Amino acid sequence: MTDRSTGQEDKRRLILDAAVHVFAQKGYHTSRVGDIAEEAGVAHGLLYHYFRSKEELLETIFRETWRDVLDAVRSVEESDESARDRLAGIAKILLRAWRRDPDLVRVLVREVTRSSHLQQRIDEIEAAFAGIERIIARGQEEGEFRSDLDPRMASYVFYGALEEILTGWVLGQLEDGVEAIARAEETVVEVICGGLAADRETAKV
Amino acid sequence: MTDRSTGQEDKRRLILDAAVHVFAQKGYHTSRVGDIAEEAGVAHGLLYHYFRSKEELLETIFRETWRDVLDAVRSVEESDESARDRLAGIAKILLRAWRRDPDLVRVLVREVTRSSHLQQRIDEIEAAFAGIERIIARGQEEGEFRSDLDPRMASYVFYGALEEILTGWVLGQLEDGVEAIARAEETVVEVICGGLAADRETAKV
Amino acid sequence: MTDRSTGQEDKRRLILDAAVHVFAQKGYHTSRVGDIAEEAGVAHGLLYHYFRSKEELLETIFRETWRDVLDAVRSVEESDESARDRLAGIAKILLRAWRRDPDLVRVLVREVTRSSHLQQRIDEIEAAFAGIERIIARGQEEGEFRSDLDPRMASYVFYGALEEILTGWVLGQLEDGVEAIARAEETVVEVICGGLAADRETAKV
Amino acid sequence: MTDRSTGQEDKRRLILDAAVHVFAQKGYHTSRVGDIAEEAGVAHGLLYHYFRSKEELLETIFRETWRDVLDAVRSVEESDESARDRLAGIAKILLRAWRRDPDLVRVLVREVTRSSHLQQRIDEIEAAFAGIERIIARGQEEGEFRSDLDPRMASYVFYGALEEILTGWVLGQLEDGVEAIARAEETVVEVICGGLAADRETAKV
DNA sequence: AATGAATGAGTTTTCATTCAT
DNA sequence: TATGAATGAAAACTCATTCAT
Repeated sequence: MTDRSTGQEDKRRLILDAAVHVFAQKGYHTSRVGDIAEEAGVAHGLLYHYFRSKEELLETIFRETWRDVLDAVRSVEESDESARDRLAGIAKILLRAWRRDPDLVRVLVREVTRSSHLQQRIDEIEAAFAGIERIIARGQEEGEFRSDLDPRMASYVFYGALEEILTGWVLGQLEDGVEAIARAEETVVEVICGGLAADRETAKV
Repeated sequence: MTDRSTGQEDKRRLILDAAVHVFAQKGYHTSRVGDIAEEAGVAHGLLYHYFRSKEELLETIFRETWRDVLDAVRSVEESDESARDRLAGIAKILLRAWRRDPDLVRVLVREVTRSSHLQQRIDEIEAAFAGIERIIARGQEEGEFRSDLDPRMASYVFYGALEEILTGWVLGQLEDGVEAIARAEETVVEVICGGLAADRETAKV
Repeated sequence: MTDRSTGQEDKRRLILDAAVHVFAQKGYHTSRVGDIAEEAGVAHGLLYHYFRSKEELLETIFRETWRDVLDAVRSVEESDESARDRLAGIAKILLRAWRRDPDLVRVLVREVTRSSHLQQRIDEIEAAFAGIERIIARGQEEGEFRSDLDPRMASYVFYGALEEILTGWVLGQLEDGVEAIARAEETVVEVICGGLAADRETAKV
Repeated sequence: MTDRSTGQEDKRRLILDAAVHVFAQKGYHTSRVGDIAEEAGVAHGLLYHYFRSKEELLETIFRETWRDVLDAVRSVEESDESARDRLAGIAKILLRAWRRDPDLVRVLVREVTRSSHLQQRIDEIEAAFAGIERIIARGQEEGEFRSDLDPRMASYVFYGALEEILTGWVLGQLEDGVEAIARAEETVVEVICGGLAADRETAKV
């Protein structure tokens, strides 16, 4: 994800970072535009110089973040790895974001459903899902994954597992820390890839 | 979940149903008390006769519904089945609720599970998670599930998979319908339970 | 015109009267909604209970007033008088409004053009114009007025004369007072009806 | 009126023309400084290099234009014509200006003549009225016009007739076009001068 | 129990104007 | 001259909640 920590960049970035911070603390609806401006150290009017509205601010955060996620997913997709390693790579990207930028993850997790009631979920999110689905489908074609399961449904299972763990961290319900993150990665990959593995197929019968 | 369809109930029920409907369409924050009253066909003042505030309305919906979910989870837990069948039972309960009352599921998924304003909510959700966790842990103890994975983490994987599929339906991005629901149940159970199965354990090494 | 002075009527009337007063002092754009509420002695929120917006307030003032004017024009139209007396009657109605309710005339005169840039001038105004035009046309048919002039254009000349005199009073440029009002009536009727009189027709050649 | 069409002029002229255009479309209060700058193709900051404020812009338009009107009225006043021809000359000037520069007339009629914020404006408009009044008074002295009517009041009748017709064109409610303009001139002159004519005087009695 | 008029705190947004570059 | 980023006062409007009836 884009580096959001320097604060030396332009005002637009400053405002965006402030918004992430404020939204993370109070939630989108409870945050006031003035809070964001104050956090950014600018007059609130300036905010409207860069963004059309408070809502566009949230949308921009979503879009920019998911663009980065999408890029990461794509580079994983293009790598020369097994399907399992590819999914592991994606799990790593998403779960480690929590360490890198908790506020951002907080906003993303708490407001996902918010952002999507106007937008049918942002295009970028859809594209990332499609990438996961492709990885699974290719794993099936190449015999690594069992092919009797719907790859689209499976991509929801995989992504849902990751998001729920992030949510657990955000809400403070799931143990946090470097070690826990590693364990989360392992669990997700073991469970999902284990369940998807080709030698499972017969087990079903 | 509680029957909400007879129309014979009192005004309180009427208001509660209207709230579910309105929250489902517009989200909690964007819904106005007046909308709910209009939907219920009563004056908005009456709402304050039965509920202390708009928030109490959401809380009530959550509590009444979640109690049903909890009951269902518990009855599954107490049943005399394999761990796999128990998880399948829970998946069935949650996914089929979608058909029965999409609005209610929408509100639960979009508003309640994510947002953290009320600590109490979190506690009750925790109880459901704990039930799932116990089922998994018992599966491990009884040798049905591999025991090298964290059951708590695994319960998040399982619940997250279900919730993401519900979200896909809520947002209209995942194919809907009776057959798709069956496929969803199968996929979740196959993947998660397959990945959790005891014979996976060695595969890891 | 509707009696606006009792203040014992409903709140809606109270707000409308306050709006006339405030708009008359400061002009529509310069008046704040809060001023109107304060003048009416109600919370500003109540204003939005009765009117959709500040603009609707102005529009209502226009519409209600012109409805009254229209009624007056119609009763003149139906009277059994000469065309000249009918026009004199209309002049009397409009010019004496200045004495009866200066604030209302002030608002009407100062904001006419304002009100009409969204609305193509309110329907009621158009109808009143049409009434004047019909009176002139009938005067032509019955031989009282020369028939070589466009009655529509003539109605604009007549109404414009009246409005300009009202404007002169509003802006304080034209001598005011009971006697001046009588003089104004006389001048308008003498000039316009004199110019429209049938024996003028030949004079033109 | 000043030529506003060459496009060779300086930025100041450009801004002034843009302001006339924008004020004509949206009205003074509803026009934003940014709109004017955009229409002129300059940064909005530049506007403050040439004018102290948005209001000064309107004032400048008014003053520059009205000076032309005043000059025209004066040259008519000094001409060696009958009073009737003089009034016809003034009607011609004002009504034909509409064809030459509708936007400018629109602004003059809609914004300037009515609203009273600037006392100075009123004074200058007064001068034009005074010119018309003098023409009428002289017509009375020289026996061309009946002398029993108040020349000041009559000047309002005359000017009001012209302004109302302009307004009718501005609002698109009165038929427009070269021929209609000629008809308007004729109607105004015939009616007003006919009504003012000396041989009317006895008719009154 | 039921209504809906009344309240007023709270918030987003607009936009004229300034000023560093 | 020219730009457009930056400011912040100002205002309309919303809506949860209260309460007289």
